[in-house]
Amino acid sequence: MPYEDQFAALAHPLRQGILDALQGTPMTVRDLTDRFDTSQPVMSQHLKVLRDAGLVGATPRGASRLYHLEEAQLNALRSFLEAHWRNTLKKLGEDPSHDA
Amino acid sequence: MPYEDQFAALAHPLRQGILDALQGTPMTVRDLTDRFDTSQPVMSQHLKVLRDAGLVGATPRGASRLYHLEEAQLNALRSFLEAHWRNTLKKLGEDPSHDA
DNA sequence: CAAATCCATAAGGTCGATCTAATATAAGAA
DNA sequence: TTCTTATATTAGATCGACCTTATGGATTTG
Repeated sequence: MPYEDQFAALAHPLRQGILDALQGTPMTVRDLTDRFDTSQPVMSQHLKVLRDAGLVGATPRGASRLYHLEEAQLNALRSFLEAHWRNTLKKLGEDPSHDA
Repeated sequence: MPYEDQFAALAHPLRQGILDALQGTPMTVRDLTDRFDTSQPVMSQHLKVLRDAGLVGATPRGASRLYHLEEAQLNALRSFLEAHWRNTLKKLGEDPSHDA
């Protein structure tokens, strides 16, 4: 089933928050750990989930790693949902052009 | 965090399949059980998850219950993702008007 | 080099999701 | 009413997600 890992990755409030925090602003693990007031191992574990889902990437910067969003994957997931639910609403006799 | 239950509901292949199967075609628990070759209790349990997330609804029809998609909730979730990621991609300097 | 910093990962425990098997409830059918 | 069908729900077991603690590897600094 498509995008199962991506949905699972989104199904956790901290991981949603991480994705929000990375909008337009790559951050290190320490930055994120401080911002969300959690432990460093927990942050690394959640970042691994997001990495395995392809939603974020990391770039070494000195002794740190700069985490950033993976636009391609996020956009692919968005497109999938868009097409999927547009089709759904069409079959239900709705007009998907007006947002609810 | 918004839509956490909805994302969790989508993070299971059977539940994704149920939503697909209900597109334009309300079905009974037995219909769905036969189609996905699973047990009836498992199907009812997953339908409960989808009901609690507001993604499906049920209408009594004789001794059965006809399950159907909840367009409003699906559309609300789609709109949330659309707005959220449109903002994300904008901050990343992308043009979200072209689908990937 | 040694020490400190940054991050990943492993081990251990807890809790919740999921499945199976059994039972309860409700609605037709005879 | 009695029997069958359809669905929900419970109890029990298993498995995986998640958190804490501790440790390992890599990089920078002194």
